[in-house]
Amino acid sequence: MEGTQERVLSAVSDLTVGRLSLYRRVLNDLIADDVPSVYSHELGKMAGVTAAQVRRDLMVVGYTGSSTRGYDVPALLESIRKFLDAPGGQGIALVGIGKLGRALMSYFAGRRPNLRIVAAFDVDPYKANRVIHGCRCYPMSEMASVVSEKGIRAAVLTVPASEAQTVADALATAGVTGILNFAPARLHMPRHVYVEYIDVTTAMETIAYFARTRATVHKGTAR
Amino acid sequence: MEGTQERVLSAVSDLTVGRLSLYRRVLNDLIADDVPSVYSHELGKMAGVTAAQVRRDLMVVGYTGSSTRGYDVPALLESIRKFLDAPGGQGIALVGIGKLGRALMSYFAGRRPNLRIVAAFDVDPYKANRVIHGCRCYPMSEMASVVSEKGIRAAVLTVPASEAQTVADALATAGVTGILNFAPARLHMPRHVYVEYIDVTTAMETIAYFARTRATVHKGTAR
DNA sequence: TAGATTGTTAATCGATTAACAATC
DNA sequence: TAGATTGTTAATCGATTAACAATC
Repeated sequence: MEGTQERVLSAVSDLTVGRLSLYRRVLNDLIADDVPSVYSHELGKMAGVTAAQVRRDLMVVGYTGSSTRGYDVPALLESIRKFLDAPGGQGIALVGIGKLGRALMSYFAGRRPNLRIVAAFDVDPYKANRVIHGCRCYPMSEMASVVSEKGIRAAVLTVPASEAQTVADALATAGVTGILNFAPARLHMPRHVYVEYIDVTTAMETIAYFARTRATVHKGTAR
Repeated sequence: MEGTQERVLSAVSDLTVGRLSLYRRVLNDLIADDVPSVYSHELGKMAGVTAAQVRRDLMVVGYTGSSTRGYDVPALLESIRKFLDAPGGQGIALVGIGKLGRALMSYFAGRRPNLRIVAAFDVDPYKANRVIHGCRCYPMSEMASVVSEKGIRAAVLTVPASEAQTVADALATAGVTGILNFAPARLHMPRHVYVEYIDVTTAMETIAYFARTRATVHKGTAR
């Protein structure tokens, strides 16, 4: 359940976009093993998705498979890349340089350009004007100018819940249209801003709940 | 899309459990402000959910509101607590003491007992036998015995994707029935093990995609 | 060809929302 | 009482899956 989403206006569902991202990683593993082509049911098995779902999702990227050989791995990867990635690469901002923020900066350091965190912000002026994991840090006061200069469209929020709405409003004003919110707070945003939530506390409580109830109620009854 | 879920066998949906966790935090804010009661539409507004959804979700915890005063905040909180939390508190294991793992240990240190990370594991023996943020670390070889001794039912996976399946299998064998998987890999688990996924890379790619397409396609057309 | 897979539509499934009698 | 809200059912909505003609 983690990761609840806002309603999508576009014709392409957020779920499809997410699965395309997943397929891409599976396909990258295949290409590393020199696998030339895959069938929808093979790709589906690796991604934990039905074959019909895979075929449906792949239709949106406009790549057509063959009924004899399935999907050509390198060509499909290129189609997904064209569909998902911004042409010149897309920088992402991170707001809130706490422990989680730093962990994310470390994780995404040196990744491909469309997922690079290119600027980080924090209210604490002591954290500004430093470089963490190759990423320049700025005080909150420079957010509007930096976001605008670097053409940043997407941002990750790792601030306390109490700050989330204020920061999100400032980001939207600065031109950000996609937000990944780790703060445990719902954001009220204009319709054109896409918001995705990752709520770790909720996810933890959910697995704890089902771990407990499944273990007692469904012990041995799974079919 | 972040956070894809396994099919749930239980009558209570994972989405409902997740929202109950969210309502609880909203209600805690209300109780801090000495608000005695709320209506479903008020709670819904704060949680980003419709009033009908709130009423439906609250039915499952067995607490009945009043048509004149709505829901009594302390009593409802107690009902949710009874429903969500394990009676004696529930320890959670964490596997993979990397940057993300450490950030999570820090975040959940000193929380209430049902969300406490009580044991951490890593393949690196150098990381074992230490205490990080109040949590004892063990080598992977002791996982089965520690999980069994502490009665751990739920676990968080912050290992590399290549290790995820092996570790998950070991956890399931040790008695874990709920897993929160941060590794970008689908897990094939027996039916009685509940798995929830948080895939940060997929979430980032999704917000990047919609940030780009919304900004161009829907500029000013949102209604 | 025969056989398996693709693209795509129709049927299914499950969750959300609307609606309303009962309640205070 | 009149009016608003609750608990709960029926209608809606959207995503997934099943099915199958077309294809190689």
